[in-house]
Amino acid sequence: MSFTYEFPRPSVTIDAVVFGVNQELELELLLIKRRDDPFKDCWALPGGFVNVADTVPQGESLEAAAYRELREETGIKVDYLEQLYTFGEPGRDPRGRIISVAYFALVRSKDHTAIGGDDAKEAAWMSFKALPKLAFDHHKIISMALERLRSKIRYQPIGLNLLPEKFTISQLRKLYEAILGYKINHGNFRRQILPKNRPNFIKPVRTLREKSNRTGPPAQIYFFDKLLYENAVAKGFDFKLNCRKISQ
Amino acid sequence: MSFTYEFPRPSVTIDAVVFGVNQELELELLLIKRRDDPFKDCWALPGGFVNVADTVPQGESLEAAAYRELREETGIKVDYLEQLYTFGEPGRDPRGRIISVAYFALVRSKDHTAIGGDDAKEAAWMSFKALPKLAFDHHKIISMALERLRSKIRYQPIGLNLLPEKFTISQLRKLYEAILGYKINHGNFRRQILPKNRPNFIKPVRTLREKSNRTGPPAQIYFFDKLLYENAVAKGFDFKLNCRKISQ
DNA sequence: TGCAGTTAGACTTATAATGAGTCTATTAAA
DNA sequence: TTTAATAGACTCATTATAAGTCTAACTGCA
Repeated sequence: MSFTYEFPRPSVTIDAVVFGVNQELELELLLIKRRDDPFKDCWALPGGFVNVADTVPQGESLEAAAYRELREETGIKVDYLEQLYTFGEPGRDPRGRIISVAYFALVRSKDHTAIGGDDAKEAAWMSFKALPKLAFDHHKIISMALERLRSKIRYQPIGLNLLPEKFTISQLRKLYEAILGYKINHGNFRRQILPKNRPNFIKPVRTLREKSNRTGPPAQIYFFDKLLYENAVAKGFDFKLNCRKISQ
Repeated sequence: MSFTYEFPRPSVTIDAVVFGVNQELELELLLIKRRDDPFKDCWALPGGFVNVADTVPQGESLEAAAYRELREETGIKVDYLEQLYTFGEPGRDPRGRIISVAYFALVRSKDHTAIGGDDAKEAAWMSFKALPKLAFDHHKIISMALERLRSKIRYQPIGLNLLPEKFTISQLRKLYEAILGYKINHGNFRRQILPKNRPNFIKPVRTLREKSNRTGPPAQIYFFDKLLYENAVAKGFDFKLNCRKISQ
């Protein structure tokens, strides 16, 4: 079967930048090892071609393609993918003119086991601090995704979906530090995340304290009351977290 | 001539959302009237197909296509186009599966005369407050562009490129009000835009005051020292403007 | 000419937000 | 028992912000 057009057309692919947070609250990235050329055996972002057609229903949406490719190549299903940017420079793919729409997501890595499949010989969570060389322009895509992630955590409580259901403020802070890449003053962080003048959607678990396996007192355990947060947002509340790099 | 592929491919287009500011400091939008079906004679965003090829040099970049289409359909050349979002829902174009990468820009409308050409029967600056019905999903694209513009003017001094070279603080404020869609306390705006503790890249024109054709005292005239601003940015300065809606 | 209305620019005042710490109690490890 | 680490409650100084007042300078109108 073949498809003929009056004018040349590009292929359109998606790439998925899926950040993970492991149980040590370190940042990871979901990668696959390519089964085929080009860049055979090279690590790359999961992704692939968008299914399209010129007749109704015209194939799948870009977003649907992103979810599908992610599932096929890594076995992972995420709740939410956000469009990041579209990369379409001539020459970015040796196979021909390929335009790629990048999506990104953020999950707990332990909840999502990476299993290679389809065009992926392997799939794995890799430490963000020690990424291998990647195929195509994927390093560029990732650096743009990280930038976006860093700006997003300042005005959306996405960090809260990445911790275990019950967590301490120190854990939350460590997560922020891992994503932002710098240390935060712990008192100021606590003040911003647990303001005293308004109802807070980060609620203490009454009776529980941390099962302490480190120095220091046992910490209060909290949970994220998502419903309360969404109600507040509906009423015009907007989350903001302003913690800059510690100076010293 | 025809082009045959093993798998179906989408067409890729660009759309340009070009905001303009007129001499009354009102927001405008650059639109074209379509020469051909679908949506013949309907107003739409300027845009069109990206030229591609599978052999090197693989055609033009997405950005280049945006500049080219804008020039062909409206005669307008802009300095800077920023990628906004990629719209690829099946069904968004009756001609087939068409994926469109939207770009946006911001210019002084009087410096850019709109002249219809190519696929555009007409091209014109339209008041943003009274937009006509538009083709395809262009209303959706525009509302996303406006949202982006509103968030951008808070941390980038883009407003300053939109005024005449020499301007008063009131004019600058009126521009901000036009884009944000609400009134700003004039004293607070002045304090934020002309801070007293640091060198300022908005500099008074020593001898000049406004040639007053309205009530009130003649206002000091300023100019935007772009070089000084860029130096400050290079040294880590970041512009911020926090003026919320007046309460009263 | 004189008054009314408008506005730039300089202030003020109260409140809130932020950076950078201190201090204490509580724990694990040495 | 001592030492080092850390949660949590504070403090303090500084800066940022919202909202307004006051005055002088102008235009337009009577």
